[in-house]
Amino acid sequence: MQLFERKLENEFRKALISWYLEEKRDLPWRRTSNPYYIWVSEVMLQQTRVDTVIPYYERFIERFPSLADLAYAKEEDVLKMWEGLGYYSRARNLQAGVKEVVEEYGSWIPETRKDISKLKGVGPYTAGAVLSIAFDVPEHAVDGNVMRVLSRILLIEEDIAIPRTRKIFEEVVMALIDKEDPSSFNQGLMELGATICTPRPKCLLCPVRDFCTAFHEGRQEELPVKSKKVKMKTVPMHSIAIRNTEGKWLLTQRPSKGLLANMWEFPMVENIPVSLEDMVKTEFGMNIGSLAPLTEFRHVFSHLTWEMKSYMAVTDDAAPEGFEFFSTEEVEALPKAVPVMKIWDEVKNRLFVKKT
DNA sequence: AACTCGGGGGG
DNA sequence: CCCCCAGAGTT
Repeated sequence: MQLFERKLENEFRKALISWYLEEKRDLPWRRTSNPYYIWVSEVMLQQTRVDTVIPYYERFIERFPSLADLAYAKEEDVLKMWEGLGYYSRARNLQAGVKEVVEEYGSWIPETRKDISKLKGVGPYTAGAVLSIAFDVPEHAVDGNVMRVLSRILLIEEDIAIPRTRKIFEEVVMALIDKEDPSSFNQGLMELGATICTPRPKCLLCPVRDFCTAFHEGRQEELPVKSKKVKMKTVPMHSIAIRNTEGKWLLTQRPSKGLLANMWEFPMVENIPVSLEDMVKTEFGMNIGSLAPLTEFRHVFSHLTWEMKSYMAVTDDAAPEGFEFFSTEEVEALPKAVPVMKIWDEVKNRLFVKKT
C-alpha cells in the first residue's frame, strides 16, 4: 500500500516521531518499561480518559506490583481497586489474562499478535499497543484517536462506526509504521489525536499539517465520518438502604454477568405499582418500617439511564434469600458502583455527620 | 453487524 | 444538551 510518495512517508514518520519525543506528556506508564504495567495501563485506558486513569493506575500497580500479585488476588480486591472506573468486566478479564500468562506462559507475556490476542480482554487495539510499546514490535494499535487522525491526513471518508472500517486503518498503519520505533509512532498518533487532532482540531499547532489532505482542503472538521446511533432507555429505579436493629445494612451482590457484574448494592426495584413498602414485601418477603426519602438523581450509562430514587428504612426481619447484612465498615469495603456510592455517601451524611 | 458494558470531561 | 473517550465480549 502506497499512501504518500516514499520520500513523503519518511518525512511524515520523522515529523510525527520527533514531535512526539519532544512534546509527549509525562504519564506514569511512560516512566516504565515493565510490559505488565503497560498492559494494565492500556486496559484502563479503554474508553477512558488519561486524567481519569492516572490515579487508578498508580494505586493498582502499587496494590498489585507483579503479575503473580494480580493473578492470585481475590476478585473482590481487584474490583475494589477498579471501583468507579467503570466497565468492570475489564478488571476481571485482565486478571484472567494475567493468570493465564503466569500459569501457561511462565509469566512471560506473549510477544506475537497471534498469542497475545488469545488472552482475556486483549483485543486488536490492546494487542498492538502492548506489542509496540512494550516490545517494539511493529504492529498496528488503532483506537479512536488513530482513526480520527488518519481519516484527516489521508481523507478517508469511510464510516468509523462500522466495525470493518477499522481494518482499513489497520492496513494503513501497517503500511506507514516506523519499523525502527513503532512505539513512538503509535503513541505519536494517539498523542496527536488526544492533544491536537481533537474533534475540534488545533491545526495551527499540528506538526504534520503539511501532510494532511483534510487540512489542505479545509475539511478537517468534517472528519472522521461517524454515523450516530440513537437509542436510550430510561428506567425508574428505587433503592432502599435498610438497617436492622444491630445497625447493619442490607446489601446484595449483582449477578456475575451483565450490567455492573458482581458489584454490591442496596435492594433495588424498577417500578412501584402501588406502594414501595408493598413491593418490598412481595419482592423480598420482608417487612420494613416507613420509608424516609434520601436522594434523587439520574445515573447515565452508555445505553441506559437510571432515574434513581433512594430511601432509608429499618427492619426487624432477617435477611431474605440472596441478601446479607453488613456492618458499616463492611459496607465501606465492598466494591460498589457509583450510583450505590452516592446513596451510601448520603446515608453516612444523614446518620454519622453531626448536624449543627 | 448489532448490542452490551461505566463514568466523566468538555464544548 | 451533546459527543466521545488509548475497546472488548457476546450474540
